Formats: sequence, C-alpha cells, structure tokens
Amino acid sequence: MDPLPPSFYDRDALDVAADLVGALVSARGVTLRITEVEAYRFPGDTANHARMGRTARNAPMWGPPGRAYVYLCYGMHHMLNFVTGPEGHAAAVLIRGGEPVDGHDIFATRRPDGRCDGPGKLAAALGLATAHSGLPLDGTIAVRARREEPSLVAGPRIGIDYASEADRLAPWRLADATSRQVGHRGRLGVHPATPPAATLPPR
DNA sequence: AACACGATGGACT
DNA sequence: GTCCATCGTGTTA
Repeated sequence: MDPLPPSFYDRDALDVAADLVGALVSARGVTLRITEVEAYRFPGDTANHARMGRTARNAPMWGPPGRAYVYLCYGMHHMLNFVTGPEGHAAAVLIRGGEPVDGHDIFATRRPDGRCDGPGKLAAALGLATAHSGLPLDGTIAVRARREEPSLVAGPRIGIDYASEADRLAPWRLADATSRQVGHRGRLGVHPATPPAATLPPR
C-alpha cells in the first residue's frame, strides 16, 4: 500500500480530517489505525497555532501539504499534526488517538498501559519529537489510506479555551464512534462534521 | 533579558 | 472533579 500523496492533504483541513479517521500512520516500528483527529483550519481559526502568522515553530504549517508538524506542548508532550492545504495556507490536522495494528512489542515499551487516546500518548507511541517536524509523510512517518470507512462522531476541540466562542464550539474533533482509543468521549455528539465552509482560496 | 503560557497527562480527592 | 510538572516558544522590554 502506497503512502497517501500530497494531493490527499491539499484540501480543507476538516475534509482531510474526516478521511484520516481509520487511516494508518506508521513511524519508528509502530503502526496505528487513527481513531481521533482535530482540524485546525485557516484563515480565521482562532485556535490555530498559525493564527498570529508565521513563526519558527509553526513554519511547516505554511509549507506544502502532506508533511508533519510536531511541536512540544506543556514542556513535555509532543503533538503530531499533518499539514493540509496549499503552500501558504497554514492549516493542519492534529492526530489525537490510534489503535496499534503493527509493532505491538515496541508499542508496549512506549505505552506500557496500552493507552493511545490522546495526542501526547500518540506521539509517544510513534516515538516522535520536534526533530521530526517538517518531514514528508512518505518516509520515517508514513500514512496509508483506510480500507473501511468508520462511523464518525464529532464534537468541539479539546484544550482551546483561548479561542473565540465560535471556534471553541465548532465540532471539528472527529472520532471513530466504535473505538476504545478515543479520549473525552463525553464531549462527542453523534453528529457528523458540519459541511466545511469555503476557506481554501480559489486556485 | 525576563516573562507568561500552553492543541496534555498522570496522580490524586 | 482538582492540581501541577516542565520547557520551548513567542512576546514584550
């Protein structure tokens, strides 16, 4: 199975997010089936790291689609994102949860409790850190298309109290309705994602 | 140079 | 539910 091409990511982050649930992400000896994601859109999303413009940290978000954006959160947890939209469009999808489907022994050393239901846990399970930020998603980190379409549930994104009320409430967290590896289940509704607004510039 | 603050997780009440 | 470790980054001076 070939990695998903950059064109897969060259769409609105919410559309990409919906298609990433169920996809496979592999890195450093572990493969996970993605169970939970969040879309960080652009422009106008006040929860987006790139909301204030380009910085050294968020530089990969401004680059071409289909690359990783990894950053350190709270001084100890790493967060894995996939960059979406064309160059200059600083959107991304945060990968928040996954079920191990290969490399179980390595997974067990990185996540002794077996849990992979949060973004810090997921990056730890894959052995990723900020050194991997900017890498294309067809090498050390590789993503392959899902085989079956999961049933999705949606809810507000987690941990973005600093954002505007509209952005705090936007149901841009998407998860597999049947997976155990999904956090904050009480904050997920049964509704599918709202249709994405046109936030991509015409091409 | 100093400072404030996290797209969290784990321990605990 | 509450508390807080821990440090890179961005902002301000």
